[in-house]
Amino acid sequence: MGMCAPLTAEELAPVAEIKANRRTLQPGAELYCQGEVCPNYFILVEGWVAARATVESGSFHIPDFALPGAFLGYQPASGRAMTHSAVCVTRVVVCVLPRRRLDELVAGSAKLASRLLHLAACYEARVRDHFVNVSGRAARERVAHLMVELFFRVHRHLPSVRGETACIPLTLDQLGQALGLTGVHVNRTLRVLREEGILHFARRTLEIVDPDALMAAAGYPDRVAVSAQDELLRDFVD
Amino acid sequence: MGMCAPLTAEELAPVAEIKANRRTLQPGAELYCQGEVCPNYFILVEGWVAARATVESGSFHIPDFALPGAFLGYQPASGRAMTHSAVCVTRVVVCVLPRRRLDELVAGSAKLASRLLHLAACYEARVRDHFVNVSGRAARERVAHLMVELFFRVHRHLPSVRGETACIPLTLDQLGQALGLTGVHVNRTLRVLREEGILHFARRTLEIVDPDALMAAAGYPDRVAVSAQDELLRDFVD
DNA sequence: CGTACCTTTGAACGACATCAAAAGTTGTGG
DNA sequence: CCACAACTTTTGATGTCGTTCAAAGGTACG
Repeated sequence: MGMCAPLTAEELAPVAEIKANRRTLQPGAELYCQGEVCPNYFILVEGWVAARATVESGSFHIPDFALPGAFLGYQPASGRAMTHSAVCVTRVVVCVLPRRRLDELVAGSAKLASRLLHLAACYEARVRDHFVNVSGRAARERVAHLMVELFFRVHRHLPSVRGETACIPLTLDQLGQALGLTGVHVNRTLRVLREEGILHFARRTLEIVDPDALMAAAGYPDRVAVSAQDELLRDFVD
Repeated sequence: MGMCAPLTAEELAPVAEIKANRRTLQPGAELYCQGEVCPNYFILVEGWVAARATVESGSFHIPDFALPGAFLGYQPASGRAMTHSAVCVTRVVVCVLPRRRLDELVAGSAKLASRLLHLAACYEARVRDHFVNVSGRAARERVAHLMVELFFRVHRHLPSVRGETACIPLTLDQLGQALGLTGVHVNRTLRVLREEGILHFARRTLEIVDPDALMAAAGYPDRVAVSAQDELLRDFVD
């Protein structure tokens, strides 16, 4: 999956060796917790995880979601407190990798280090994209943009057919925390998009009603922008 | 500097070898341009650079600034269009590294790859911090938070003495684009902070008037939060 | 000394937040 | 299979923070 996909069996062997057992967690559980040191990395095998930061005022914020295949827990310096929590959105299965041992492997393997470097670059690009989305677009465009991204990450292609659906197991509050909006306002905005005949989001299922209008609303005004985005979004898949 | 600091002379030799000549640019010039492929990486030697994303509505957004020492231009896949521009804020001197050749070096050197991985993780943490700041704090706190970060990146320590100054060569519009505010509102907010006796920003110079109040306004409510932040901000230095 | 850019301030507007309450949904145990 | 509790969604009314538009002062640089 994700992190391991492009590695050969030979390169993977040492990683497989240090891998501790799998772990299953319930929705709301935390893989690691903001402010605490975490001795492990994780590879997400099943379910969705939210990176959640708590601001001193008490409000939450979600800079990114992780889908199966994602590598979780990398930090600039080991032994330092995590700057955000990793919260399970659904039931989750992860594969646990002791930090010290993986760090050692990475330090000794250009292949492994390059792979992680690529992943880190992808995650940074994704966070930047979210940031620009939240900071530069109005609510309607913002919601549409995130929906397109999540659809892509679920299906690995852009919405193009009327009636396609994607399971997006997030509450309105979680969407709001990712979008810099309140859950209430996300709801109102989704209603607008529904009344415009663009999409339908209910019971954690996104239904695409008018793919072209959705892409336009998401900030991909023409075919050129759409195909450029298709290429770029490939890096956003976990 | 930055990227090269922790590498030994031996590790640096091949990098020094592929390094093309230095380049000097004027304020407003672009190292690379959103939507275009860039065949080079850059190490910033002198001056400030802004990463600038243009949204389809035409507005700008600055997810991050780069100070001397920064490594610029890394992308998930080479040969792909850049997702943002790198715009010179001041007069700038960079050292140019041909992408292909550095990629080759990185693929063959665990040391070099690990170093870039660490840098990528630092930049991602910084972008996340900016994101949370913009998305989770009100204008006053937001402005204070950025001022503390920039002060730290200039001086490598937190503001602690009344009257300390830092040169921050940004216009109100540029600050606004980094903060998700208009330049006009940044101005009003800085006035509030000035009238509260917290800081004074004029002619691109930040003067700290009340360090404790500033740290509190920036979202570091107590000594514990402050010292934790001091540690964390070390990763934000270029 | 003039021109271009940046900062500062005011007035009016609008997008989104907040507060509150009702209706729907999901899961659990009897 | 129903009843209940906890959570989520939906909608309305009201408020506010930040934007927009506009114009007047500063500042820097050729």
